[in-house]
Amino acid sequence: MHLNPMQREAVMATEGPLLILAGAGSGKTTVLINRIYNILMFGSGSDSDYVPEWADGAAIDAMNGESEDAARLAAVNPCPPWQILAITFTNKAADELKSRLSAMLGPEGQDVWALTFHSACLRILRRDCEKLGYTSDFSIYDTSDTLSLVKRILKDNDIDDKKFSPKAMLSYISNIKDRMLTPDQFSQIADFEGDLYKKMVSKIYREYARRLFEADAMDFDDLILNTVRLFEEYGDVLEYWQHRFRYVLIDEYQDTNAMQFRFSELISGGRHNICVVGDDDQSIYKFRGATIENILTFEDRNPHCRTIRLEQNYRSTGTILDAANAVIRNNTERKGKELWTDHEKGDLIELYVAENEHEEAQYVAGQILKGYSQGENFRDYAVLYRKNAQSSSIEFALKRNGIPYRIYGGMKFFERAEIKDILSYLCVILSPNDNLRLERIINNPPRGIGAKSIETASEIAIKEGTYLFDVISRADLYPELSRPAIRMREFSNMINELKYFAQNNPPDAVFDELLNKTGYVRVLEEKNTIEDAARIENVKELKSGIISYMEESGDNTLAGYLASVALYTDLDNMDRDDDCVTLMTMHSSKGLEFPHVFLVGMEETIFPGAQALGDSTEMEEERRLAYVAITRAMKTVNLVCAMQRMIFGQTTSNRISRFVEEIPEELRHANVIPRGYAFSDRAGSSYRMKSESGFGADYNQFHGGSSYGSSGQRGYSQIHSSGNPDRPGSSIVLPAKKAEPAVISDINEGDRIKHRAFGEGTVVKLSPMGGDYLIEMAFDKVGTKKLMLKAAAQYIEKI
DNA sequence: CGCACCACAATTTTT
DNA sequence: TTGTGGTGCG
Repeated sequence: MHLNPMQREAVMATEGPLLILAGAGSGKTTVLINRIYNILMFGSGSDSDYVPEWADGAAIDAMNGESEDAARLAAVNPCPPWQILAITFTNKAADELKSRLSAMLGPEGQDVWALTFHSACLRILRRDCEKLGYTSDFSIYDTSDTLSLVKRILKDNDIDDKKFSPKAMLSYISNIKDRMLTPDQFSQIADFEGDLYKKMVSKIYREYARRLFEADAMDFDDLILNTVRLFEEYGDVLEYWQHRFRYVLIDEYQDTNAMQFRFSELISGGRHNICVVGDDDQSIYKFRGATIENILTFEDRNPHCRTIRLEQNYRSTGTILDAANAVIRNNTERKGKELWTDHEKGDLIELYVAENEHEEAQYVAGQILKGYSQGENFRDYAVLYRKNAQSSSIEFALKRNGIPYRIYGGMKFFERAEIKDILSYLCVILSPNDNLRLERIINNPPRGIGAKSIETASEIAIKEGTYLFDVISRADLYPELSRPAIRMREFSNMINELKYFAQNNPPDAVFDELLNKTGYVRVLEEKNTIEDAARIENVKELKSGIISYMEESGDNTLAGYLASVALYTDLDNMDRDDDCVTLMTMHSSKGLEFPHVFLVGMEETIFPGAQALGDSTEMEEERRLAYVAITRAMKTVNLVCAMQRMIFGQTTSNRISRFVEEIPEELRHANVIPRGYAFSDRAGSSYRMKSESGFGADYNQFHGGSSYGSSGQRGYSQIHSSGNPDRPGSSIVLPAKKAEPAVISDINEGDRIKHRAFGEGTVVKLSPMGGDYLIEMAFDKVGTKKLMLKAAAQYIEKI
C-alpha cells in the first residue's frame, strides 16, 4: 500500500532472476521485507497468471474483496519461511531483517534464513564438512590469528618478512583463494611463470593451508570457499540445498567477490529464483576482492532477468542528494543513476576549515553541543572518518566536552590478550591439534614450559609426523624433553580433563572449570595491579557473553559459541537506544542513517587516501566511499578539514579534498566559525582572555580553492591557490592563528553557571589539571558533568 | 623465565 | 605517535 510503483514491482516479481538497483535510502530494506512477506503469503501468486481449476466466478469475486479468504485465494503455492535464504553482508543487517520479519510475521519470521555469507556457509559446513576432512567442530581463525600464523610460517622457514610482509602474504593468499585456486594449482602457475616471488607465495600458501587444516580451522575465506567446494564436489549436497531454498535474496550484491558470486550461482542454480540487490555506486570493498562486475554483468548472464531501479530517496534532503549526485557523477565506471527526492532542499552543506586536528575535533564537539542545546539528541549525530586512527582526536574532544559517544570498529573486546587467551584455551579443549592456540596458552599462565622446550617438542612432532600436543602428552618418552616432561604431562592431562568435562557440560560450566583448573584469574589476582584488575573484569564479562550466547541462540555447544565470537564485530551491538554520538569509519557506516553527519579529515591524502592519488580505479572507489558517506545524512552534512595535522608525529598540511570541490558551490556554505574562546569580548562575561582576542573574522569563505598557504596575521588572511591550474586565482579565506586558550579568572566553586547545552547548574569542584582546570558541575536537569575548562568555557556563562 | 629497555616500522577500509 | 619484536640482564 505504502510502496511506490517501482518498489511494488520489486516486491511482486517473485519468479526468476531479478536485479534491483537500489540507490542509497531508497527503501531497499522495506522492499526486501515486503518481498519476503509476499513470498511467504502468496508464493508466486503476485507474479503468475495461473488460475486454479476450482476458481469459479464466486472465488474471483471473493478475491476482489478484502476478506481473509481473498488472501488465501490469491496465493499460489505459498512458501514456508525456511525455504527462503536472505544473505546480507553484516550481522547487523541480518539481525535487522530478522527482527523486522518477526515483527511482521510473528515467531515464524525466525525461520527465514537471514544470515551473512559467512554464517550461512558456516551452517552449511557444520552439516557436511566431514566430507572435506574437517570435524563438525572446526574452529575459525580471525584476522589476527591468520596474521600470527603467517608470521609463524615465515619464521619457521627463515623467510625474510621484509621481502614477504605477513600482511601482503595474507592479502595475496586471500586473492588466490578468491580465484579458487588450490595450493597445487597456484604452484603450477608460479612454476609455469617462473616467477620467484610467486613461487615463494605459493610455498607460504601451501604451508598456510596445511597448518589451518591440521588445526581443524578455517579462515574467513575458507568458510565460503569450502562451501563452494562442497557444492561442486558433492552433487547431492548441492541438490539438497538447491531444493531447500526456493527463493534466494542477496543484499549488497556489489560487494560480492568471486567466491561469493559462485556460491550465489550454485545455491540458486535449481530454480533460478535469485534476487540480487545492490548499488554499483556504493561498492566500497574492492580491496577485499569485491568485483563490481558481479552486479554490472548480472543482466547479461541472466537473459530472462528483470531489472528494477529504485531511485527515489526517502532519507535525505534535496541538497544532500544533489551534493552526492554531483560527487559520484565524476566516476566513469557506473551504470548511471540519479537519486531524487520530493523532500525539500534543506540546509546547505556546511564546510569548516580548522586550524589543526584538535580544532577540527573541537568544532565537531561544539556543533554537537549546539544542536543538543536546541533539542537534538546525541544519537542523531555521527562523526565519520576515513580511517580509525582519526578517531582519537575526536574522541578526546567529545570526552572533554562531556558528550557521550560510542565508537565502532575493530573488535576491541575480543582482541584483548586475556580474552584471546581464554578463547584459545577453549579452542584447544575442542581441538588440541590447534598448534597456534596451543602455543599461545601452553605457558600462560607460566607453568615452566618455555620456548626452547616447545621448539624441541615441535621438532619431534615434525620428525614423527604427529601433532605437537601428542608429543607433549608423551613427553617422558623423549630424553630431550626430560626436564619439562612432568610439566608437559600435567598440562596435557589438564587439557584432557577439560576436554572430557566439555563433553558433558555446557560452555559456561566449561568456562568456570577452565579458570579453576588453569588458575588464569588467580595468577592475575596475585599480581594485583590496576591493569590486571581490568583484565579480570574482562574475563568475567566473557562469561556473561557465553551465557547470553546460549540464551539467545539456544545452542550450547562450545564450537558454536567460538564461531559466533569469530564472526562477531563491534558494529553488531550498536544500539540506538543509548543517547550517544556515533563514531565510525565511513566504511562501517554503510547501510546506516543519521540526521546529522560530520565528515572529518576532508583532505587530500586522507580522503581520498594517499594510495588513491594517481590511480583512477582506486580514486573511483574513494569517490564511491564519499558518496556512501554523504548519503548517510538525513538533514545536515558537515564537512570538516584541517589546515595542519599531526601524522606519525609530524606536522603535515594537506589540500582540501577534491570531493569537497566536486560539490557545487551553491550547495555549500562556508560556515560561521565558532569564535574560539569568544567570551573574551562578550559583554557581561566574567571571563577574561589571557592573551589575544579570538578571530577577527566571523566568516570563513571558501571558494573552492585548493591550496593552503601560511597564515599568521591577525584577523584573517587570504591565500591564493597555487596548485590548481584549472582554477587560477581561486582563493580561500581562512581564520588566522587562534589565540591561546583562556585561563579562568574569577570562577569559583559554588558559583551558579549556565551551560549552553546542559542548562543551569552549580560549580561543584574546580581542580587544576595539566595547565587547565577540571570543572565539575552539578546541573539542575542533567546531573553532574566533569569538563575541562578550556574547552568548556565557551559554553559556560556565570549567572 | 620474566622483565625492562631499545630499535624499528608502520600506518586503509572488514566479514 | 603508536605498537611490535628483539635483546640482554638479573
